[in-house]
Amino acid sequence: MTAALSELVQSAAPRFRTATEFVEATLREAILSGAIAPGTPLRQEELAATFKVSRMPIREALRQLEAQALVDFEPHRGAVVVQITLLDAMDNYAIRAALEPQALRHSIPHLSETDFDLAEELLAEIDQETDPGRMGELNRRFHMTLYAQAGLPRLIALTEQHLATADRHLRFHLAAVGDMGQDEHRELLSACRDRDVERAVATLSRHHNRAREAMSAYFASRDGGKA
Amino acid sequence: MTAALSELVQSAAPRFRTATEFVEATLREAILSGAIAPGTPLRQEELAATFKVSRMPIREALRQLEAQALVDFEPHRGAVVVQITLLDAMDNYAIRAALEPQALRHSIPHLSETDFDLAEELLAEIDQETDPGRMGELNRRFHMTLYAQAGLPRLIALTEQHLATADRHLRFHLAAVGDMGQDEHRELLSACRDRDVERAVATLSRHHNRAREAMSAYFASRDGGKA
DNA sequence: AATTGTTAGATTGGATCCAATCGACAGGCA
DNA sequence: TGCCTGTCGATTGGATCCAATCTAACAATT
Repeated sequence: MTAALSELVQSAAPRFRTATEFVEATLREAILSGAIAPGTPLRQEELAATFKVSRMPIREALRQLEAQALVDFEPHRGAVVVQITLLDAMDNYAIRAALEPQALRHSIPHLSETDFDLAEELLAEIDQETDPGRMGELNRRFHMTLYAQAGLPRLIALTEQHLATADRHLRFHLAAVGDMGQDEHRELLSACRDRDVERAVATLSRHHNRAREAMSAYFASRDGGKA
Repeated sequence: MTAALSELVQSAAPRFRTATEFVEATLREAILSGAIAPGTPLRQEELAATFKVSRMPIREALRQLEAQALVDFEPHRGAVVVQITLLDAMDNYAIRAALEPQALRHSIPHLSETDFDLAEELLAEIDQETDPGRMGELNRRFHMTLYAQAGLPRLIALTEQHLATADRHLRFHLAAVGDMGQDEHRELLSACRDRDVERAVATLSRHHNRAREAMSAYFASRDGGKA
């Protein structure tokens, strides 16, 4: 873990106002990207060393991550990167299936040609991309582009947070997810261009359901295979 | 603020494992209940004195509240209790309108007679209650009773969090909200008893829309009256 | 052999201390 | 008069220090 984290620390050091912000953002990125595996205990002293700060900003950052459900805190036993269970995945899908259509409904009327062009471009990039991690990020940006004009900052932030968590789940359990659902992506974008809210929401729901069932099937086969 | 907060501090002191937990829970309760008004700056030294701890647990708690969007943090200027604007209220309604039906859908199949009886009892208590703060809490417990069997802990926690925030908005802007929508509450409960998911969700939506429009109209009249 | 009590080390929770930054106010200058 | 600038008090950000608690290994007893 230290190795992968160190790179992140170096690259993103000097664009934060406080050490706590720096640690929080970098650590979150590391957890979401999988650079730190689920279940890893986060030793404060160790983190302080790799970030080259004292334990205090580490502790504040860990508290924020706890509130975002990215780490578990146990008194006197420290923080651990949250595990990924089937329940977590289903929980996350239920939340996204609620939030994303809502964001989309509010956003569609305010989407501009610029937004559509950006989304189009992201789809093209996804087609060419092979690295799964990078594909996940492009996928996230495509979706968020369509939600971004909702004009409700908290709704958007929550949506982005849970989309990122979904990415993390995928990365760990379906590392070689070949199909991002590009057909559905294109139909979704087309519906948005037509300002057809109902068709867009329906397409998004199909998108979610397909992904959820794939994840569910994966867990079933895995647990069925070993238990 | 200190006066109202001091009572909370006294009453709820010794049932927490760490000081940070104690501060976080108490402070959140104080913000949500309105004991600390929106816009109030939260001086760390002052809070440390009223809680009789050092500044460190205060800071950790404030970070958690920041992640829950209950306080704003500005580097070197400290934490402030978030304001309540029309945008915040609409944002919150959009989130609840997304999350609560989802929670209800998952919960209805698993609700038991005990749950229905509890909900019924809460409705009766609401009828007799006159204190607006207490009414808000009963309302919250009624709704959460119906969502509680969803079996998705994160979805439930998010829902509760935003329901509590909605309560806070109401308390500040519609202090004398006489009508909690008991008719809709009863219809909602009835639909749940019948396991009629679609009717329950439709009723809940009406409930949300009515409340959202009341809040919206309030802001319109207030800002129209003064601006 | 298994279970329980004990003790040492590691690690966290909390307190205290110092440095950096912000805001207000006073005084100089055009 | 109005604006800029520099200093000072207040307050936060971060570091270091101490106390409380947990874990694990080992010893003693049954």
